[in-house]
Formats: sequence, structure tokens, C-alpha cells
Amino acid sequence: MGSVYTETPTAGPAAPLRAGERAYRQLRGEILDGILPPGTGLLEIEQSARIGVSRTPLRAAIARLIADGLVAGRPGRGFIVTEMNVDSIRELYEVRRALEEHAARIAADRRDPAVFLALRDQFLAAPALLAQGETGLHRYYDLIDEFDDAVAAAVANPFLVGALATVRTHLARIRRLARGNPDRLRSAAAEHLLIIDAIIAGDTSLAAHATHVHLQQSLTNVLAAIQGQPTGPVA
Amino acid sequence: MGSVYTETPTAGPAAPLRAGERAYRQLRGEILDGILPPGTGLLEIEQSARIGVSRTPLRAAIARLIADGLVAGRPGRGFIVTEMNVDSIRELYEVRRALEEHAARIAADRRDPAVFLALRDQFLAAPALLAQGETGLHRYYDLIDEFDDAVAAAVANPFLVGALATVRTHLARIRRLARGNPDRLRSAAAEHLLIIDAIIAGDTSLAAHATHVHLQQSLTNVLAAIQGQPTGPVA
DNA sequence: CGAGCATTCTATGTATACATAGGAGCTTCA
DNA sequence: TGAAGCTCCTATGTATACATAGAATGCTCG
Repeated sequence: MGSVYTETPTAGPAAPLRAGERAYRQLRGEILDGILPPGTGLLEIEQSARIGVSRTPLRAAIARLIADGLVAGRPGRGFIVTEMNVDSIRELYEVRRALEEHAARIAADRRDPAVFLALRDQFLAAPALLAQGETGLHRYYDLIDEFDDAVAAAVANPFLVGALATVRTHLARIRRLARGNPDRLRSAAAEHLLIIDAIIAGDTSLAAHATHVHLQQSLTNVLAAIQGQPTGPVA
Repeated sequence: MGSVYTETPTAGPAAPLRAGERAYRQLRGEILDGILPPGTGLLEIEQSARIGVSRTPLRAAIARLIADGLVAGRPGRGFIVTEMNVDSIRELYEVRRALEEHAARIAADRRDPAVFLALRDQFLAAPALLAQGETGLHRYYDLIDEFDDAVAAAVANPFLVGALATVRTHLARIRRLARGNPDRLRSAAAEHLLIIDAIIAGDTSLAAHATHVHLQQSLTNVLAAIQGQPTGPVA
């Protein structure tokens, strides 16, 4: 196994990244992007050869993916990428609703107004962003992430943030299906604005209800998108 | 190393249990029971020698404990049992409230009345149970588990049940601190009865509110118990 | 006597060799 | 021809040897 560090040692943004971490991120990304569709069998030897790490760190990576719920496996019979059907999506949104409503409530109570005022301005500019094509779309998704991060920071609860992170992981797999619906994204931006306004105002109840509405709309849209294309597109 | 299977091959209740699984269960149990108190350093070599497995399955076990949030570790600097202070307890209950309220709501909507009617009878007998000393206490805790399982079965949502399982794991560490308060346990049984009645009646709102009340009472009791004995007793 | 540096030691990270169990496919017998 | 049994093969489970990075400690120099 030749040079593991093909890149210059000083190039990385931080540490050169361990083999197990690399394997985890790559597999996770490929599952989330649909490159490894649900049902795909993950063979240790095959995957370790493909990614370029030995079996030991690859096993660690798969163990983490199992903990994430992205991979399932029976002992002695291999591992497969977990399925993501309509029922799973409904179930996921059920948990998401509980957690995000609670988070919104807490965020409205503990928020730093300045942070959300800045976000408000950015969301006001979202419709213009969405008119800019692919790059604008990317920046819009980054904005959503910023919002989620701001809520997480306001909540300041490792358990809640962790549970939300788990939900968001699975959500990333779903989002791919409903991508590219400008009308929906514009509506979503407006819904986010409502939530942000409620948080700024410190109105816990309104923040929770606005979040509820937003998630219900989101779920409806996702389910409709899936009706359109029964089985997700796969490379 | 010599015979891993000291016991007769046909003795085990099921499969002989893998080394990694054994290590995981033992370490998890010891952390939950406080035998390995927060802050304890888990050295791979030391622990693998103690438990009697090699480093590879022990690493897998520690990886699972990290996913559970029971162990934390900086890469290259070892692993330690996570702390559990008053703030963590408050944060845990915050998430617990969100999840259990939602679960109670759903359970009230989807429940099988017969299951909860049976539980109702058992909880009615709880005060008598609590008068029976240690064995009665044990059976009481089993009854709580039965209730939790019944709610989980009614909810029928793997994501929500999984999130609840995570919370319950950490809760087990806390419960040890507040153990042995008969008055509180009698009150808790009465609170559970209220929740069960609401679920039987299909009253989603009441089930959620009764759960909220119960958890608030539970948190208050736990915090009071900790005030009494600042740092938990350790073997 | 204090601070900086080199050395050593320890614990994790990684790779590989071996053990084992489960399944697929083939052969054989009825 | 079909079904049952056996064999081989493959993939995971486990153990161990080696690489490496970080920290603690002791030494030396100012």
C-alpha cells in the first residue's frame, strides 16, 4: 500500500485526517448523495480496496454509519445501506417535528437577537438568490445551514443538538429527492422568515407553531415530489 | 489466546455472544452502574486485558459507547467516561420532555387499549409492590420498563424510539442517584396512572400534559436528591 | 535555580494474518 | 427430474505486530 499521503503534508486545512475518518466521510457522503443507493451491500474488502484504507479503519467507519442509522447489518452476513421509503420519511418528520418545535421554542427564549436579525436580512434576500441559478441555490442551502446552526447555538443543549444532527443526517438523503423546486424554496424561505421573526420577538409559542407549519409544508412537498418520481434517480 | 468458549457451547441462551458484544455490554453496564465513574480513563490495553478480549473488539465496543454518548475521547489522547453534572441533567430532561410528550401524544392516538388497560391494573398495584422491600422495588422498575416498551410499541416509529432509547440510557445513570425514595416512587406511580388513563381515553393532549407534569416532578426530585449528596457515591 | 529542549515511553492508529460461520453451488441419490 | 446433502468459498470476527504522535520527564544550558 503505497503513499497514503499523496497530497503535500502541509496542504490540509488541519490534520492530515485519519484513515478511519476519511473512510467515514467518503462513505457517508456517498450514501447521502445517493451514489450508494439504499440496499447496496457494503463489503469490507471491496470498500477498503476502493477507498484505499485497510479493513480495520473501514470497520470503524461502518460502525459509525450503523450508529448513524445509515447502514444496517446482521452479524456475519454483511452490511447494507438502509432503506428510505415513504413510511420512513413520515416517521422521520414526526421526530423532526418534536425536536425542532422544542428547539425553536427554546431558541426564542434564549436567543441572541443580533444573530437572528442578521439572518433575517439574509433570508429577505433569498428570493433574489434563488433567481441566480445553481450557485444561488448552493448559497441558499448554506443559508439554511446557518439558520440551523444559529438555532443550535441558541439552544446550547448537546443532547438536543445531537438528536437534531441525527435527524438532519437522514434529512439530507431526502432533500436530494425534492431538489430543484424554486416555488417551494421561495415558500420555505418565507416560512423561515416567520420563524426568525418569532425568535427575534421572543415569542416561544409562535416560534414553535411556525416551525410546525413549515415542517408540515416541507413534508407535503417531499411526499409530492416522491409521487412524481417513484424510485429516486441513481447514478 | 486459549479457549474463548469456556462454557459449554450449548449453554448460552442464544448465540455464544461475540467478544465485541460482551465488551460493550460489560463496559456499558459498569458505566451505568457507576462502577466506572465519570472521568475514568479507559485504556485499550488495560481494559482489553481486564475483560479478556483483544484490542480490536474492545475498540469496537468503545466506538459504540462513544456513539451512545457515554464515552468521549480526543484522537490520540485516550478515552474517558463522560461527565454527568447538574447542567447535563437539565439538558437531558429538556430533550426527554420533547420526545416523551410527543411519544405520549402519538401513543394516545395509536394505542391498543387492551395493552394499557393491563398496565393500568399493574400500576394500581404499585403502592403495594413498593411496600415489599428490595424485590418489590425491582419489580416496580421492571413495570416502568414495560410501560416504556408499551409506549414505544404504540408509537411504532424507529427514529423516535431510537432517540428515546438514547435518552433512557443516560437516564439510567441518573436514576441511580435518586434511588430509594419510596414517597417519590409512589407519586411517580400515580403520575404514570394519569398518563395511562389519558392514553386509554385517546386524549392526546392530556397524555402530553400529564407526561410534562410527570417529567417536571421527576426532574425536581432528581435535582433535590443530588443536592443531598453532592457527588455521587462510587464503589 | 529556572526555562527550554531532547529523549523516551505510552497509548492509539493501522495493517495484516488467521479463525470461523454462513451461504451458494454442485453433486449425487432416489 | 427433483430434492437433499456436502463441499467450497467468501466475508466477517479476532488477534497481534508495527507505525506514529503526543505527553511526561529528565537533562542541560543560561
